[in-house]
Amino acid sequence: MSIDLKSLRYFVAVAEARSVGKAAERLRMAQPPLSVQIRKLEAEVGAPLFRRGTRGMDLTEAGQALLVRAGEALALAADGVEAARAVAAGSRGRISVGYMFVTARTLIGPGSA
Amino acid sequence: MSIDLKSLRYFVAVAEARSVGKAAERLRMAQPPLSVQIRKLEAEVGAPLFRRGTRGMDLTEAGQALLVRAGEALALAADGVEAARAVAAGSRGRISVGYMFVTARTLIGPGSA
DNA sequence: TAAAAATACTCCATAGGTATTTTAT
DNA sequence: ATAAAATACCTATGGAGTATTTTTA
Repeated sequence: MSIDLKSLRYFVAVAEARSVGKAAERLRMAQPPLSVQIRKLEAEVGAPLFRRGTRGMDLTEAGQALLVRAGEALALAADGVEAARAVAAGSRGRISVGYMFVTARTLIGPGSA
Repeated sequence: MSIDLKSLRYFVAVAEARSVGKAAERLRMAQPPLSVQIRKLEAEVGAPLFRRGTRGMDLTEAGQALLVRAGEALALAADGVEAARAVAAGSRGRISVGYMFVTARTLIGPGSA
């Protein structure tokens, strides 16, 4: 199957925690299933996203490339839901600002080259 | 649970086909499970995304708002994976162009206000 | 009444949990 | 030797299928 946002959330959590165990805690889940999902994502991408060591997980170049886009995709999905809610509630203006912020991150965010 | 890209793919398919049945065909799946997933998405958002009629499905305003961001999120996720692959393969330049294109759609795309 | 979507079930794939082993410093 | 990730195994949630009913134009 194709990629899904849950995988990306897991990936971002591990990248930020630099550790599967710590990320699992944050995500309120056990370490092994998280490890499995990260492995599956790497298999899907076809390249290692982390380097493993006794002190945790270290993003590879490929992982860094994915991290930027993963954050954007997550933000857009969340923003989409919020925009739909806002439109349904009848207030449209406030949402445009949120969306502009996402766009700004796309343009000036880290590693966006 | 939070939203995932599969839901968004289903949503975009139904929005484009203006019909659950037609979208199900395109997605190579049966009509009922797709109908269920769309219902779940609407429950998650908290508002109807479509208006139902005998001639199919019609996007509501809220649905239109979501559609734009859903497309962007899907594009970014796909781009992220491709970028990671490209970086792993050692060719980084070509991907920047693809990412710029996504950004352009964010800025000038339909309904982005 | 004739399209299409929604419901009711059944089944299976897979995500997640626990126990344990492997790896790397 | 030790801390962290990976593997093995089991369970259960929920996604997808078939048959059928409900809706609405």
